[in-house]
Order: sequence, then C-alpha cells, then structure tokens
Amino acid sequence: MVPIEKTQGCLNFQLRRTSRLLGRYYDDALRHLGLRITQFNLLAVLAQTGPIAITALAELVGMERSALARNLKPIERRKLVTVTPGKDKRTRTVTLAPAGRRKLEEALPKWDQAQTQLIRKMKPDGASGLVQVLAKIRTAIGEET
Amino acid sequence: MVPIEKTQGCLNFQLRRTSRLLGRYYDDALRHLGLRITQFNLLAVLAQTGPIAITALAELVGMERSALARNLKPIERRKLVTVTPGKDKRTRTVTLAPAGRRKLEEALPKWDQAQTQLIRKMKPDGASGLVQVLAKIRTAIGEET
DNA sequence: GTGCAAAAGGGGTATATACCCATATATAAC
DNA sequence: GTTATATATGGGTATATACCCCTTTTGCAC
Repeated sequence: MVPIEKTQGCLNFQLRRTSRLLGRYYDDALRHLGLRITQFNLLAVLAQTGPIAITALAELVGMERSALARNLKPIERRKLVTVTPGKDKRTRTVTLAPAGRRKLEEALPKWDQAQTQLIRKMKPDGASGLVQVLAKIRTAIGEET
Repeated sequence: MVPIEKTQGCLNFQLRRTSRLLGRYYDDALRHLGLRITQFNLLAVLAQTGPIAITALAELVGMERSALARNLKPIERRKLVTVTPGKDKRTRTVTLAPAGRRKLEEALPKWDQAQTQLIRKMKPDGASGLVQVLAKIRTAIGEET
C-alpha cells in the first residue's frame, strides 16, 4: 500500500509546477517583444547550430520530432526561421532567418537580465546545483529515448 | 553584448528539456492505464484535499486558473472527477469521483515503482537535492503570482 | 437598498507537446 | 536492378498551458 501522501513528492509534479512558474517568469521578460521563452530558446539554438534538419534539432533539444515541427510553425509564419527542403529529399532544413537573428539580438539583453536576476536570488550555487541535478535526471532516465 | 553561447545555460531551457523527458518517463509507466502523469497528479492532489473550488486548486498546484479548468475536462469526461456548483454560486467544486479513486489506487503502485526506480538511479540525495533547488526557484521568483 | 469593486468562472485564441500512422525517399542485400 | 528496410516527415488527434475579456455573484460602503 503506497500512502497517498507520498505522491506530493512526485518528481514530475514538482518539476512541472516549477516549470510552469519559471516559464511565466521568462515569458514576462520577453512579452513586449512578442516572443515566448520557448521560441527564444529555439532561435538561440539555431543561431549556434546553423541550418539543421528537423530530426537532428529535435534530438538536440530532447523534443519529440513532430512536436518540434509544430513548434516551429509560429516562428516560421513570422519569418523568424525558414524551413526548406534539404539535399536529401526526405529532410527539411531549419534556418535562422535574418528577422529571426534581429529578434534574437533584441531579446538577448532582456533574457540575460531575467536570468541574471533569477540566479542572483537563487545564489549562483543554487543555479549550478539545478543544472547538475537536471543532468542527473536525464542520465538516470537514459536520454536516448 | 551577451554572448549567444550563454543561452545554453537558460534555466528555463534546461528545466523544460528535462521536464519533457521526465513526463514521457512517467507517462510510459502509466500508459496501460490510460492515465497521464499530469492526470495522476491531479487525482492524487484531490484525494488529499477533498472537494475544492477551481481557483483554490489552481493556486495549490501553481497553475493558471483557466488552464486547470481545461485540464480537468478529460478526466471529467471519463468521470474520474466531478465538477459541481458550490454554495457560493460563483464557484464550482471539484471532487474525486469513485471511479477516479479506483483509478488512482490502481495507478499508485505503478507510479511508485517508476518514482522509486528513478530515485535509486539518481541516488536519494540527488532527488532531495532536486526538490530543494526547485523550491529555491519558486522562492526566488516569488510564488504569489 | 443602490452602486460598485472584488472574486469566480467561462470561452476564445494561441502555443507547447506527445503518440500513432501514412507517405516519400534512401540504402543495403541479393 | 529489385526488394526489403530504415530514415525523415506530415498530419490527425488529444492533452497541457497561458492570456485576455466578458458575465455572474458577492460583499462592502453609504
């Protein structure tokens, strides 16, 4: 018999709860730019990878392929990224568009401010502790999936 | 000038990435019951609070009110919970239905197994460290929102 | 009691995310 | 080369989540 109280400690529950809160926090910081933190994160990854196929990008960010494809739609509509056929006719290549780069540059200081302020309040060791323990979870689950 | 590489350390990015993975991990454990971990978590909270108004429940789990209301729809359709008018004619009371309690009982061992196995792989101090650092984030952001 | 601000919800709209199945293309086996 | 298999995507469907604006009720001030 598992006691029901134990479920309060569900790691998923705790993590999601915090994730919702954190997402709203970062979203607030970027709202006037019409950019969500999730979109900002995608643009930032693309800026570092350069043009990349959808499946490769999905693996890189640990997202389900088709979910990623759908997440790209809004920023593609706004021409922040382009999706074009790759050499291999099966693949489609995602590229950070000029407007996307500009938007990213515009958002960077706002993101940095939010991130810095948060880390300050958590104390730097809190932030690095978070990153470490998150990595530990991913290792425990086995990131391959 | 914020260097673009810095964005890899975005706490939201890290947290969401892990949250996606973790959600899939727990979902796998409950899939044969037709229950998502998010739904399991809601049922478990309701089992502990007893009947509760939507706004109160939303605050309790740190979720946006209307988002919670919509999340209740699937489990309400399946009669795992009921939503009825409260005394105060403005409020609606959410209650764990008998079928919901049975489903919860059925899911508990599966959830516990997944949770236990995860904690074992992370080492217990990893798990408790996670919970602590998540609380730290919530405190830093100021949970009132 | 009237008038009005505060509280609780509902629904529109949009994004985020997953799973499954079908289709197109490339590759390897013979 | 033809066939079987593996790879890359797309689209259907469903859930999770947020924001904003509107309506219904309350509760309070006078």
